[in-house]
Amino acid sequence: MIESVVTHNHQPIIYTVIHDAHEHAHNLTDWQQHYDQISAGEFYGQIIERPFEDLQVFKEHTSQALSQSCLVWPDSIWLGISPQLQGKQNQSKINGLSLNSNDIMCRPGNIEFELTTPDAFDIYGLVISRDKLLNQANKQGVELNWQDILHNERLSIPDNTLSAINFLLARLLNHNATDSHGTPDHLTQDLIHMGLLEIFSKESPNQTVHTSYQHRKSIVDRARDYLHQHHERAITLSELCEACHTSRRTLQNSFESILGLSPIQYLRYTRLNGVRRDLKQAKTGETIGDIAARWGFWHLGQFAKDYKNVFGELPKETLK
Amino acid sequence: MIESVVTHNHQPIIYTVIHDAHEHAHNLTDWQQHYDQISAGEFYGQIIERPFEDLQVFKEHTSQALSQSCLVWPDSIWLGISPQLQGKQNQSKINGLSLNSNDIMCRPGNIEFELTTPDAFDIYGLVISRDKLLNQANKQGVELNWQDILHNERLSIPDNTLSAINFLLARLLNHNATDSHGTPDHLTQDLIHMGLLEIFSKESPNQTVHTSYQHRKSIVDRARDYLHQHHERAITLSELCEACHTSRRTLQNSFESILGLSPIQYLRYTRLNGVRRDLKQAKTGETIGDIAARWGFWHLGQFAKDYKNVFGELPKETLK
DNA sequence: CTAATATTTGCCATAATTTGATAATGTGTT
DNA sequence: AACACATTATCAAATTATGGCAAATATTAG
Repeated sequence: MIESVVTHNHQPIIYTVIHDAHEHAHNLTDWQQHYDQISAGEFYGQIIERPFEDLQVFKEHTSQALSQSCLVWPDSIWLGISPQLQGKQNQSKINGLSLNSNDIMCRPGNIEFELTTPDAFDIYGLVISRDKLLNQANKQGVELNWQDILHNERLSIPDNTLSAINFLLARLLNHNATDSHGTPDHLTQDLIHMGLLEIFSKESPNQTVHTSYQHRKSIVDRARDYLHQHHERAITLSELCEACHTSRRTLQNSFESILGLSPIQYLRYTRLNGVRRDLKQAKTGETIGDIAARWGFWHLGQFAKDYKNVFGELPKETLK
Repeated sequence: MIESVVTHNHQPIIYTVIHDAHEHAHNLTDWQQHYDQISAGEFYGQIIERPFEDLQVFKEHTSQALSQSCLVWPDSIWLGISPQLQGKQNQSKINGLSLNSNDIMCRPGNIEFELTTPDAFDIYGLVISRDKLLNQANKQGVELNWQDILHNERLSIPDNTLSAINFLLARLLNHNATDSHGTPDHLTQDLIHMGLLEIFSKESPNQTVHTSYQHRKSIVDRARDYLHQHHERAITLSELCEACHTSRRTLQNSFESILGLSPIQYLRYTRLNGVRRDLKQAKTGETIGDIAARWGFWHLGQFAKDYKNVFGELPKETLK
């Protein structure tokens, strides 16, 4: 991991690079995050972050598909803007809802939400305190629609607004774009505030929800609860169906539409990630076999093979 | 209200008759109940109850359809046996699940459950402490299937077992059946214990659950929450649909299959029952108009007409 | 109380979803 | 590497949800 803090005459830029999804999840200042890697290949993650007063701006790159659980600090609003949704639409989901190419994501602080992101994913993030945002809105005479913001995770933004915002953020956060670093902080902040207000005044909530969403979401939630409670045991699909009072086929449809994975894939990835977490902080004396068994892996040969396939290294290498 | 306690040389028999569903709900010793009357006509209710040590046996008659919310004391098991389900099957529901003619109802203590009962309904009730039941089962070498008992509200019982139990209970609880009153208590209790064990050894859970049940139940639950939170305001059907993220027709189907009432019927009955409750315990100075308005009734003429139609008396008569 | 208006319900055709059987594929085990 | 077993894909049939419309019912105004 390389971590460099470039200090100019103003706020620092924090730059982190990391090769593990779990560690990467902790590198965003003041966020509580939990990442599970759900595609095969060595992970590479990078964050460029600029903290201001009451305002956080960052760019995040993640090389592998992830299932993220995120929580921002209270009394704030987060916006997530992915510059390359066009190509990868329908692969990113927030709370199980697919994004259209012109959608940005929006969630208030202190409420957990889930993100499913594909491999080779880039996203800009903006977090601002609610009070600050309200102040700015008042000052500029912009009316904010809190109902939209609080109840819709996806906001559709017109093309030109979106590209303007993307340009602004790119200028601010590209590591090589030194030109922006000469700008005084207060001017940069003003620019961002204007951008935010522009977004909120042009936004219209994306309410395209399939009728099946509610039902499928509730099935997946129940299934995940159940799997979580029994993570040390081998759960069969039929058992899970009974626990969720549903049929195999519906369980599968639900998982695929909400998480983009089949139930068993989800189960396997969750467990492999669990093992990896435990391996990273294993006490001396704990064996790989112990830890693997805690997560329901009984056949170490097969396990090691799968583990290496996903994380690019063998369990014993993780254990150091 | 007539209440007579007939004392013999052993346990008393408690006999209550009442003309109001809400009061009736409180007359079962040690139960927490909340009844809403959901059919039109003057209410008449009757309970015959025999309390024993660790065991309660009763018969209940209710003249009007009811939506009941029930809670038995902790560490107990309740059985509900309706002798006339044959004719009225599909009209009685427990937690929104319809009963077949050979089903009895079963719920553990300390867990709230809901009953929908038709007009002119009779039911026998048996409550026994868990420990007592386990003791008896051990003593008789009967194995109890706790999973069935805890997770299934409906147990199917063979015809002959059912009639035997019905006969036993009728003998015990028919007001005129004086012959049983000569039997010493401990013998009666033994008979009941044997009956219970017979039931639990012959029982097979009724797991006929329509696939739509889960979904519809959750819609109805959400809808009721919403209605409960806004009981003082007039809620329109479309508003409720939005709140529940569902369509008009689906909301209606859900209510009809879970509660046996349309959403608006449910709403009206709930409110009329609410007013009646408040009227019964109104402070001096409160007017009918005040109380009615609290429950969303703005047109007193219409309200009085509906109220009389359901409860058989005008609001002012209830107010005393 | 009655008439005018609005809401709700029942019914229907259509669309969407769920289901279960079977075939194909993948996984764990020896 | 090969077997047995479990999972996933495919498809047609069954179930369920939806929305329009007309009839029934309820609300409001006079």
